[in-house]
Amino acid sequence: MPIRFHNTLTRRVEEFVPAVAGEVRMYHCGPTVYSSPHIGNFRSFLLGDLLRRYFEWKGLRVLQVMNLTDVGHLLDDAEEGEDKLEAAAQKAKKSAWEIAEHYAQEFFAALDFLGFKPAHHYPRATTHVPEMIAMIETLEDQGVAYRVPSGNVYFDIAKFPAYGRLSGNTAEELEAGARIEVNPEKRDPRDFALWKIDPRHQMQWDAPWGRGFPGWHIECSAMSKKYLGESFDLHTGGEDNVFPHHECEIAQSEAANRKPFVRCWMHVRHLLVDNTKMSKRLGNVHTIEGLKEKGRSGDAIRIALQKAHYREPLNFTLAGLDEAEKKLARYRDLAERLKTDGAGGDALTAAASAEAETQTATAGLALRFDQALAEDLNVSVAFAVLDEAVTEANRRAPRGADALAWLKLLRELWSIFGLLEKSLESAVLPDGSILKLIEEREAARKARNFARSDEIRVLLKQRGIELLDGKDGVRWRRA
RNA sequence: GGGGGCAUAGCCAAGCGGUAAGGCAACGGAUUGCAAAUCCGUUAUUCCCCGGUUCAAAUCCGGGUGCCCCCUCCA
Repeated sequence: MPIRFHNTLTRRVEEFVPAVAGEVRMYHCGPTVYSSPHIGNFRSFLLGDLLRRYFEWKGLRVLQVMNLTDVGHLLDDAEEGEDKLEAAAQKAKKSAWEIAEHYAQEFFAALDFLGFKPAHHYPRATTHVPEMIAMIETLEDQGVAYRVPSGNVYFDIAKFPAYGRLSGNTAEELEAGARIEVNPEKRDPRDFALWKIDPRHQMQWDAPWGRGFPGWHIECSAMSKKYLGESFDLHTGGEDNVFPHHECEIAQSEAANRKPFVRCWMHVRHLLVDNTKMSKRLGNVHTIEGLKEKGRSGDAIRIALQKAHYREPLNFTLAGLDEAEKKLARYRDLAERLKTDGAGGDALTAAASAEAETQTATAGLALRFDQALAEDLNVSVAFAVLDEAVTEANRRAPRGADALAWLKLLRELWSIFGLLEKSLESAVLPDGSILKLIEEREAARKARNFARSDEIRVLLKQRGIELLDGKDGVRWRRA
């Protein structure tokens, strides 16, 4: 079935057709590493992870790149304003380099905690300055960049008529806004910096225009070209990136390469927390590390951040996270039951010998799940199908090969959302003393000695083991 | 000030012209030594408000109201 995505470029949902059949090349705007990554960042990054998992499930080969912005950038093109990375460095009495490295590590730790499939490349701006310089030189050769006496180099908007196509920010509209600082260096207020000279900066590189540092936008143009080529299929980021960042990337890349840049642009709506915008002032900025310390699971965070469509508002709350934990417990219980009832067989092979009715039912659910995601990633419907599959598997209480067939389906669907990947594998058996207590309790129950039986239940609960009595004997799980 | 988006049950959230998915919570029932899990059922005459188009509107159009995003190197 065709996959359809909303393309910011056309403002429509349209069929997604990769340049090379069976292969997807995509680039995600990653974090600026000057502070702890928060859940808002990860709503955006999770779109990339979902795309990756969905494409691979569909049998497409994926090449995935996410950049790390670790170069400081001035807040505006005038001489005022603070550089966030350098400001953070000053505050922490560390160098900008140390700050960037510190937060880069925190970012990778968060990716790991949330169970991201690692992208194939995580290029950093600081290690790709030569590529950026080369691209700026090309832009100069093409006559679309100009240098001013201060040494700064700007992109010449007048030479790229398509500027504004992505964001809809035409010259007239920007002027109407009247919020553009007049920078006398520039030929047009919309011109943006490619290379900047500012001796106050800690991070400096030698370049044909003098020792300085690159403009913000050029890094993504240079790095995507290096790892994905001059044209590629998908580019994602937060909605705030549409303008000016992505608008400028298109201008640079297409002007330098003389080729169409990206086929499809996807932008993620900003996350709300407690129904309002996240801000340090309100104290509602949740970092992944902070949630981890509070004992929240990566899987629950994944559900909370992926349960609404990426272009719709999504409200994050701690109560929502509780709800997600319950959903996970339900999933996990079912998986354990299916594993037990599948009698330890190999799900992948045994599922094939399940009854015809099971095959039909599971295939039907998988198809509906696929159809939901194929229509611009309708995750709400996908989750509805998944929950229906869970109810169905509970209701049927399948055995043997049928149990394994259901388990196989559920694992597939869970894995698209990146759920239950680690926890299902790492179910460690309780130690001997616990097993002995469980046996003793079984004996007591047979003898209808419920006093002792309940005593053992409490005892084990204190050791973190919860017992579940069922028709076919006792099961346990970590409480 | 200019541009864009969203408003659906107590909460989260699909549907986008044909008569309101799913989840959480709540309540009733089945099962159960206890506990948990699980299953079944009930819960929006109605989709922010006011007009309009249509045989038919939560869905389209106009006007309000509220919130969000961009125009500030914040995902």
